[in-house]
Amino acid sequence: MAKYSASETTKMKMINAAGELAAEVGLDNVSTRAVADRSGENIGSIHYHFGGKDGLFEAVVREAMKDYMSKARESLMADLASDPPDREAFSQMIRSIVAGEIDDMFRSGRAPWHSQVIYQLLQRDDALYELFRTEHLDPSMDGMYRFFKLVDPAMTNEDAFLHAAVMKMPIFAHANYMKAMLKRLDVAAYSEEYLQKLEDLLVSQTQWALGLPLDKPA
Amino acid sequence: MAKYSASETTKMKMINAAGELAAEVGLDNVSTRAVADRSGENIGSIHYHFGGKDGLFEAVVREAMKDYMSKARESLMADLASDPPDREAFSQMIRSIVAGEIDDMFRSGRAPWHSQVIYQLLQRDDALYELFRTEHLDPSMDGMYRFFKLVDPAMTNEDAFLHAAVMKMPIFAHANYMKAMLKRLDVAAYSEEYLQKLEDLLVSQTQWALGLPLDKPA
DNA sequence: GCCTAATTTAGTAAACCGATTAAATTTAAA
DNA sequence: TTTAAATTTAATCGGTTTACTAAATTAGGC
Repeated sequence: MAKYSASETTKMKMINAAGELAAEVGLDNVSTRAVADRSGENIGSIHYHFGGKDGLFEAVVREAMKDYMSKARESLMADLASDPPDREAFSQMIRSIVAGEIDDMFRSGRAPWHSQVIYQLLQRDDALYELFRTEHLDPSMDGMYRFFKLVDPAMTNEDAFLHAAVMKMPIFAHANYMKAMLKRLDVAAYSEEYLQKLEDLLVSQTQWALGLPLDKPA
Repeated sequence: MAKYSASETTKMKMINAAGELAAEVGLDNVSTRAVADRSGENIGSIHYHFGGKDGLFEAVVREAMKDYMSKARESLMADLASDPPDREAFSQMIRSIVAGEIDDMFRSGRAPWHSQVIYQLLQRDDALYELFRTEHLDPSMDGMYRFFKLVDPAMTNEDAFLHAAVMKMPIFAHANYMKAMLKRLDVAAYSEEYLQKLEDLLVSQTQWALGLPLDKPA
C-alpha cells in the first residue's frame, strides 16, 4: 500500500500538461492522448492515477485553485475590519486586495494556465463550475460583500458586486488576454512599472469611488 | 447570375448558427454538422456558399465585427477633439465612449454571440485573429491613443493602453462572463439601473483619473 | 420547357476519441 | 537478494466524428 514518490511527480506532470493544453485549446478540446504526449507520460497512467479523464480535470481545477489565495485574503479583510471601522484602514485594505490579486496573477510564479483555466470555468455550467463556485467563487464574493458593506453600510449586494467587478476585472483581463495585450504593448511580459501603474490606478480609483482617503499622494 | 434571395437568408442562418455554437463551445469545437443541424440547413450548403469550414468562420467573424462601431466612434472622438481642447468636452466624450460601448454590448439587440466570439479571438494567434486585429483592434486602439494623448499630451502609449483597459475591461467582462455574473446577481439580465450604475462608475472613475471635471454631480 | 442557381442526399476515407488490458518494469521493504 | 506491490508501457478495442465530395434533386427567372 506504500505510495512511491515517483508517482506524485508523474501526476503533477500530467496535471500541468492537461492545464497547459486546456488554456491553449479549451477544457473540452483536450484529449487524453494529447495530455500523454505533452507530459511525456503514458495514456494508461491517466486512468491508473485519476480513474479517467474526468478525474484528471478535476485534479487540474483543484490545482489551479490551490494557490489562489484571494478567498482567504478577502475573508481576512472583512474580519480584520470588524473591530474599528477606520477609513484609513479601509483604504489600505483596498490596496492590499488589489496588490495581492496582481501578485497572485503576475508575480507569484504560478503557471499562467492556472488563471486561464479558472476563467474558462466561469463560462461553464457543469460539475467543474460547481466545484469552482462552491470552493472559491462564493466564499470570495461573500468576503467582498462583507468588506464593501463595512465601508458603506448603505451598499446593496448589487452595488458591492459592481464595485468588485470594476476593481478586479481589469486584472483578470490582463491575465486572461495576456497574449494579445502583450502583443499590443509590444513587450514579452508586463513590466514591473506597468504592474505598479495598474495597481495604483485601480486602487486610487476604487478609493475615490468609495469616498475613502487616498493612501498615496495623487 | 440572378441571385435567389433565399440564398442570402440561408447564409445568414448558417452564420448565426455557427456564431451561437462558437460562443457556446468555442470556435474550434464547432463542427459543420452541428452548424447544419442548428441552422436547419444542409451540410453541403456550407461548402457551396462558403467554400468550406474556414470560409464560414471568416464570415462569422466579419458578421460579429460588422455592427461593432467603437472603431468609428473612437476615431470620431479623436477628430472632434482636435479643434478646441475643452476639458468639459473631454469629459463628455468619455461618457460617450463608455455609454456607446455599453449600448453596443447590452442594449443594441445584437446577438450575444457577437461579443463572445470576438473575445475568443483575443486568445488566438491565427488568421482569424489577424483579421480582427487589422480590421478592428488596431484602428480602435489607435483612436484611443490619439484621444488620450489629446487629454494629456504627456501620456505614453503604455499609459493610454492602461487607461483604456481599465475603462473598458469591466464592460467586456460583463459581456463575456455574462452567464456566471447573472447567476451571481440572481437575475435573468442586467437591469437598466445596473447598467446605468456601471456606466456612471466607469465614467466618473475615468474622468477623475484623468483629472477631468465630472459631468454629473458626484 | 430551358437553364442555372440552390439545395439535398448519401456517402467516403481518415482522424481521433476514451477506455482497457496484459505484459514489462521499477520500487521499496523484508 | 528476494519478493510482492506499485507503476509504467505498448497495443488495441469499439466507436464516434471529422471535413469534404459527387451525384441527384428542387426551385426560380426567362
